[in-house]
Amino acid sequence: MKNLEIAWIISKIADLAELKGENPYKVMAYRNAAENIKKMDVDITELYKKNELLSIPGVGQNIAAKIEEIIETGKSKYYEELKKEAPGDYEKILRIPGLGPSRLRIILQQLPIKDINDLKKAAKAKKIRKLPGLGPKTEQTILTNIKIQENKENLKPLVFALPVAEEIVNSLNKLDFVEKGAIVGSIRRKKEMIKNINLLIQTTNPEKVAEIVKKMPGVADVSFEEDVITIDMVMGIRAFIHLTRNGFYTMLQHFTGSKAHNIKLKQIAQQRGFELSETGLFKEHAKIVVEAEEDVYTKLGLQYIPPELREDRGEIEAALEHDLPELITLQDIKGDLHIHTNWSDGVNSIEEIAEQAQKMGYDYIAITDHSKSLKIANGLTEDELIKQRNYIKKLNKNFKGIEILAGIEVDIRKDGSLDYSDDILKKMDVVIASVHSGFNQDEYTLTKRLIKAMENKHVNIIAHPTGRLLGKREPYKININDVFKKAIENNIVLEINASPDRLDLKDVHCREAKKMGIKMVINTDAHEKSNLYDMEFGVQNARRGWIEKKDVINTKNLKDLKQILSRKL
DNA sequence: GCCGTTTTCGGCCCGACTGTTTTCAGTCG
Repeated sequence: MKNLEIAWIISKIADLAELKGENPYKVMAYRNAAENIKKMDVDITELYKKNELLSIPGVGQNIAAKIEEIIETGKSKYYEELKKEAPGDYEKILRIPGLGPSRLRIILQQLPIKDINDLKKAAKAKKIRKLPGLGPKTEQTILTNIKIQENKENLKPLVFALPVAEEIVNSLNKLDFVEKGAIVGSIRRKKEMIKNINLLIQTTNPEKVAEIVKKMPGVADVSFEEDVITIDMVMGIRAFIHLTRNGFYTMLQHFTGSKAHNIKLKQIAQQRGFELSETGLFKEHAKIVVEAEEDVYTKLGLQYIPPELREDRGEIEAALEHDLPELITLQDIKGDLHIHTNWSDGVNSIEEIAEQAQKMGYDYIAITDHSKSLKIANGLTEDELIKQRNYIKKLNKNFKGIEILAGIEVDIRKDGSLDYSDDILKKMDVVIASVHSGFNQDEYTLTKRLIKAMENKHVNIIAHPTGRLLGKREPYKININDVFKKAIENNIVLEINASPDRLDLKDVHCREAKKMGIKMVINTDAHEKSNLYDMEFGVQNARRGWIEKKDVINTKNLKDLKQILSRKL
């Protein structure tokens, strides 16, 4: 049992306990424990063997006992009992915005609701509005949000699916009857939301692979047909393992997709007298030797197309012209300009963050805590901000090879004004402005609000410009084109927020912004030092948006970066 | 349910907004 799976069960217990109406602090305790387990870098089963489960922060006698049970039996009795009491698809029901645990409990107690469909029917029959504390507005919100959810099917964020996929493929790759294995499909293309995990395994013994898979941790159910193993994972995601005895690289190309990309590629192949299928590349019925995935493209006269671009968004046409972008890579990144510390709602001290950034080989970082009106995040008062700035100036003397910039993530208030005066802002090295309140203002108001903030001459960057949370919150309503125009006009940098929950700007927006000549920055918005590694997700997202090194300001050296941040218009 | 250790019990991020009420509970960030 791996940390992720244990954390997942603990967090499900939290959900179900909340639904049942347990003490909210108990719920919080389970959530907190799950979070801490998730981010541990030691294997939790090792801790268990050493009898050190209590050393995990947030884990006491009770939760430790649950973890023990999960490691020993793969299950938790408490979790199973809670599940029996809850409606079948409680997960979906819990995720409906506007419906928290308290109102949900009222609904479930008073109406015979077993799944989301029942809930929909009850809302449509105007039964919800009759319940105490609920009215027609809430009823309508429920219906609207169910509809939004239905459109998304069962998609999970990349960050959820990727580790599961990696775990399976890594363990299969260790077997001596497995020649090669790779992640394929939408995960390889780094799509932000994933439906299924797809893997490709070249093996001399498919039956034995299926046997091994059945015994893997975290596997709930397995079925095996000729050339594909279907796995239902405990964590509620399905994985397909495509099996082959040979022809790995054409298979790799084929199963990576996307479907639209492959259809067009086959057409190009045909036009050029080839035939391309997953079984191989042929010319006049003779099989062409393919020794790497690149060969599939180059033999057809195309430039190699990186997986992130394979969406039939013009990449094949560009590859025919040998005119693909030189996509940005993680190695191009020289620093991170959006980081929180324990001065506001972050976990680590400035020093701890700086040490981590040094380890990662960065040339610079910016500390950008929250501003005063964001009370929940312990936003900094003017005095605290200036104190922090002075502290950072001093601290820089202790850190060689890296410069710490004193920045701020200043709140854009509901009227578009900023949370600090210009006198304060002008003292900062980096000013990030962003929206954290009033998400349901109308499009006109929200757009105007952002634009007003962008007119402040001290603002460098707009963070997470659309405010979405993947699978949790829709982007707020803004006219993105107006925002783009203002960015050009006022020389404002737009953020590609690398947090795997956000990826904001999203891929297609990145590409539009690039076309308009807007400069971007890839930031992690880290709230603890391990989040600095999220940079990878931001780079992947940027690559899907055809972004190159030259489009991104935190690929610049410190001197050039400072020049950009000084905002000489 | 966890934590701390001047607390083994009493606190646990806190305020705005919304929709329900008719003075406030629930939800969200």
